[in-house]
Amino acid sequence: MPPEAGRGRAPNIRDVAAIAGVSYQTVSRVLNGSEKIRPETKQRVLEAIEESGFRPNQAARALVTSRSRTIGVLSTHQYAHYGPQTMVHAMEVAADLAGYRLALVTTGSTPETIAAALERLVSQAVEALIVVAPKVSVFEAIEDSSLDLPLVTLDSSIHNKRPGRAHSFAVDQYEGARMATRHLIELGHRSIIHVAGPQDWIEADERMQGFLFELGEKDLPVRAPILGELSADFGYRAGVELVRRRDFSAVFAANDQMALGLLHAFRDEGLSVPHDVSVVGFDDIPDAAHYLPPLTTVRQDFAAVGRRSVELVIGELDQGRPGSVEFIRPTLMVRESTAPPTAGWR
Amino acid sequence: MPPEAGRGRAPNIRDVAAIAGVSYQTVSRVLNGSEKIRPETKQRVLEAIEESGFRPNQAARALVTSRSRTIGVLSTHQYAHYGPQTMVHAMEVAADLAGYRLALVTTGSTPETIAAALERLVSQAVEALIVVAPKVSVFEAIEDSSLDLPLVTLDSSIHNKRPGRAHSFAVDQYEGARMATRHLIELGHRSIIHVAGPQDWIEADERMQGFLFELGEKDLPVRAPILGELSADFGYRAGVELVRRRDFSAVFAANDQMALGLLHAFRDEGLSVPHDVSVVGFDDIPDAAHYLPPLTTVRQDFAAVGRRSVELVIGELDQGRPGSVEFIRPTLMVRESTAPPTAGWR
DNA sequence: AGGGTCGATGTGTACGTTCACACGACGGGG
DNA sequence: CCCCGTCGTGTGAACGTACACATCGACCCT
Repeated sequence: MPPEAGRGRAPNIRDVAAIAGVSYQTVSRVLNGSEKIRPETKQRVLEAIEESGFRPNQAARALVTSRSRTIGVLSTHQYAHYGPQTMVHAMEVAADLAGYRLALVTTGSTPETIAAALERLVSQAVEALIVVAPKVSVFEAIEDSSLDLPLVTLDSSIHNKRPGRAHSFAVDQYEGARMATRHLIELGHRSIIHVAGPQDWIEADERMQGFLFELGEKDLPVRAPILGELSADFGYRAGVELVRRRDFSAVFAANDQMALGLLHAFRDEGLSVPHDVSVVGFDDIPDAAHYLPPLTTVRQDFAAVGRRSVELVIGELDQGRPGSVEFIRPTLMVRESTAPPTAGWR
Repeated sequence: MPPEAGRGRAPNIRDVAAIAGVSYQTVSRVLNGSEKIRPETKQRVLEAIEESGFRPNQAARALVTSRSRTIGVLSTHQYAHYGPQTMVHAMEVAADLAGYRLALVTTGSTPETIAAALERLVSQAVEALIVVAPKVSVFEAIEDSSLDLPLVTLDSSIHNKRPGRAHSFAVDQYEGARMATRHLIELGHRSIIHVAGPQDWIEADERMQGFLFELGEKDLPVRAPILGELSADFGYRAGVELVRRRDFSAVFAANDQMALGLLHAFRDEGLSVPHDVSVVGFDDIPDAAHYLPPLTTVRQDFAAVGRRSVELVIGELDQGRPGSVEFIRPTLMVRESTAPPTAGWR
């Protein structure tokens, strides 16, 4: 016997009030956890809610409070799915805990699609915006749109500028890249190539900056990074190209997928990893431990980023305080794709 | 000069009407594309909308129409991220085109988390529900919750029952599994093992059924499938275990990640793929082409599933007709992880 | 005993939109 | 020439909730 078997219309606050024998305002107070209410009255109302199968109407609530309790999440549609999905899941859980909802919108990279995505978000009246895997083009679009919302971008930008009141928060990509590079240097590598992600992607740029800094610090020769997509396909093409040059003993890839492509290319070209070449990735997606050879990579805690980004946003929304912004340290996962360089390769 | 520089309050339909010199109802008509309206009036209203920076208030609209124009998407949080994410992206685009929004909710596998996820969905007043990567436990929870919505589950179930009015739609997993199995048989394999996904996951079960059917049809010996998670980690453990038995010449894994783990295990145990063992996966995630060796697998068009699932739902919502339900055929991608069996292995 | 305070509950109104209906003008048919 | 249908537009409600304020009783203090 489903309780909702009343009429065609869903029960509202007044129906509940009638059952409990109170006014609708009292019901409203119970719903919003008001202090000034007698325990027994509250109990009676709660029973009436239960009995009627009442659910607060979000639309009416949003209308009268002019608050949607919705956080917009703008995610760029990319090859790397693990990170974003993990973050979004964590966000959703955290948001729900605080009584918020998520409006997830994915976008391409062109200004038009970004603008369209932004438009979709505003039309849903989001109260804040979290940008996952942000690109500079996204920032530009946001600035153009002149929308004024609490904004958190999930990147660890130190070197990139962003719209005024935006916070950025993430795993420290710069530091992660330095850890990866340092690891290779400590193994004895002197000629290290970076296969980088698209430079309009802020995280990718951070990784490259970290790589370059560490090289500079150790006075090692800097070769121009190869720029491309964060995909295994591109990693493969880059790897084939690299083998022709033979002027390196290690490669630091901007993510694990690229590293996978490199492993593939190196095997195809008859090179052994890590004997002939060392390879380091970034992200530590669950598959990376099973690449051949298992990949040395930089682990980032995506779930923590997702969770805390929502806390940041809600802190600003509910208490006006932005909350503390402290980048999360990544961890280097040393596996079997890195080893000291051998002679014959410089 | 942003047009919204009016007051603290956002412009509403009446403000627009005042500017255009018409009544608010006329504005409403323009917004909803009514026929009975003079072109020049319409033009005037449109200019007023532009000038004021007016945006329709969704909450008010939802309140009065009692339609949220929101489609709930229930996704189980899994290891395999590529498929769901690709589908969700396609859904979002398709939904937007039809003027709908998505409410994405991810859930674990326990009855409690599923119930909680369902609760989140109802509280958002979704008009329909699409279940991504459904498990039987999800169906049970849906039935228990006695919610009455257009329901589409993204699986190709032939052998599983589901709640009354649900439609299911997907790539044909059964057929895909048969294709994979047939491929191995045609190569000459007689002893094939299936490393299956969790059986409460309907897609995984479909794959197993297809595998078993094909074996039965060819009168080949059936070994008990290994059941586990759809992860590389589990694939690895299963692979190590399998090598001890040595009673097979080919393995059909329930997804690509599992296949990756198998490749890893086989290499660790000194077996060569495909020389000693053939391996087939399922999904054709972008990385699969770069496994070592590149993986023979079954490709499914996730984006098409996402797109058409939304069309199905909206068809039912807008026109009352469910739309046609026809499974999408998968494609076998033959790469380098499969070859005829060699002697020494039965 | 009376006034003031506070705690608990009720009444009016507003939020922004759509729906049902009313209204005036215009044209055609008898 | 009048009536009536139709086209274009306007007026009054209603959706379900929260906020501001009003009310009412009880209790305390003097």
